[in-house]
Amino acid sequence: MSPTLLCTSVERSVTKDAVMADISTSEVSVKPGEEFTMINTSNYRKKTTHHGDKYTNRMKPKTGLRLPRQRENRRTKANDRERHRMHNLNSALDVLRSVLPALPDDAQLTKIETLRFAHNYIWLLTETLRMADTFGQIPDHLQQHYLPASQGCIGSPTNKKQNWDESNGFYKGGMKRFSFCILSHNQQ
DNA sequence: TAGGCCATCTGGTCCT
DNA sequence: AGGACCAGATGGCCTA
Repeated sequence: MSPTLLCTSVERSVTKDAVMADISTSEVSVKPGEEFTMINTSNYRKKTTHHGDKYTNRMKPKTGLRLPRQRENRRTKANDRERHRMHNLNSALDVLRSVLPALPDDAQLTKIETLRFAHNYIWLLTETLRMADTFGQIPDHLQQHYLPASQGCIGSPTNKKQNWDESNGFYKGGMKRFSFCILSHNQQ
């Protein structure tokens, strides 16, 4: 496990209340046909905000053939369940995003980025606890990787992509409101 | 305009 | 039998 320097936020916008709210809304149910409302819409990509009925009935059967009525009903119900399932999955991802270090208001981690970032963030917290346990405090050699808030804040949603290390799931550079660095371990 | 990301549909498989 | 889960296909939106 060889630490490498990464970046994320310590200036987290997640308050204790927000965390509790996330816990209380972790079970989000969306009924089939019901308009889906994202949790934390401020954190959600703008392009998804107009997903009202954008995709509704967009997909046509691959063949022009009409399915038998009973099969069609089964398919419709299965589609509703699948939609509902995916909405719940997205809700869970939103909850996860909300407890991760904050991003610029108009940016949002993709699904894969969210999972990788969460992985590294958990690793950082674990490592921090371990260090504190071992040394009684976070050692200097670790603290030196924590940038002051005034540094490394060059980012924008555009920069976010440029700074993102796809293979490891971390930020290589600073971003707005991103004010400290995460140590990442090699995942292989 | 190409590529990335996403929502949705669909059929297959597994489980209850 | 029906629901959950999964992966492939499809097409729309957005950005570089």
